Amino acid sequence: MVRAAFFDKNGLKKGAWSPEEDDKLKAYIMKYGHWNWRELPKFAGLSRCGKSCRLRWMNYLRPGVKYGNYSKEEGALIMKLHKQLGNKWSKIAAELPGRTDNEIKNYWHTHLKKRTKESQSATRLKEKCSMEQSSEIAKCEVNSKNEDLKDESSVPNNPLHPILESSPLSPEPSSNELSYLTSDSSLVTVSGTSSSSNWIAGDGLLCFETFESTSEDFWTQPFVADLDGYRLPLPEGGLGSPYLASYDDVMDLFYQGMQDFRGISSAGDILHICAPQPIGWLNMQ
DNA sequence: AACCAGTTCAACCGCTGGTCG
DNA sequence: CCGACCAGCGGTTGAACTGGT
Repeated sequence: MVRAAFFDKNGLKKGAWSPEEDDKLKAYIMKYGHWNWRELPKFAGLSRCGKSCRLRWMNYLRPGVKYGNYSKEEGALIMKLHKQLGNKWSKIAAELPGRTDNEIKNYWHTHLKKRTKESQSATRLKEKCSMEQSSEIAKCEVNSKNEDLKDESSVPNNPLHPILESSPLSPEPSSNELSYLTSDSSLVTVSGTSSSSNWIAGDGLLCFETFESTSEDFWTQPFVADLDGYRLPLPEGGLGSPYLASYDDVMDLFYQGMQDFRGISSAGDILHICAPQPIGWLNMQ
């Protein structure tokens, strides 16, 4: 699922990264760090622009990056943070160790956006239905459904309206039982007291209240400590040490450090510690 | 089996904000 | 203060994949 590699008019390679390019970039950064993204590809022996290298490193090659397999907790956290912060993907990513802004953004657009829309529709239905408690529920469903269709394209994507797609915190209806249509047109009946908040959306996605109440420790547990200030027990001579004979050695050291210090968020920072600028060091290959 | 439409996600592009001379 | 440079961010693109007909 990647763009085919090609060379642009400046002779820079674009598109999919080959394993060889990955290795070169990884090896270079593990050894010298990313002292200057613009200059880095020259020294690393890559025909790529600095931006491309940075992106590749940050999103895929950086140690500790997690791929796919989002847990329910992560999904819920992304939704919660998106609700609070809007499209501040980097800020959201900062709360999810190992996840990158790009991946979270993709995940949001492909998985969560849909769900929050459904959740929002359901919430609006709940609100509307609760206002017309005694009126026929079926009538309410049809009207709301039509309204959703109208509204769909006009939801403001604006930080001032950060809660575009989800409003699970809206007031609870006073009735004990409520039926509504989910986006897949299935009728869902929700029961609960007016003080409870344990209703569940039709597709099985837990609303935040539910998650919060059942997994409070998850929300309150502090995330990863910032890496600043933490130093791995580097051997004398830093990562350029003769004791670290190969890239694998560096990786082993890194992962050992990861075990010693759980929750590292930015391996690149570590590697910055002893990364010399390769002045006069031009021949990588 | 072939085609088509929808989905996914890696990568690109343009803009913004910070830093430095 | 101003302009140049750079890193980072967020929106968009497009090719591969997937599922339906």
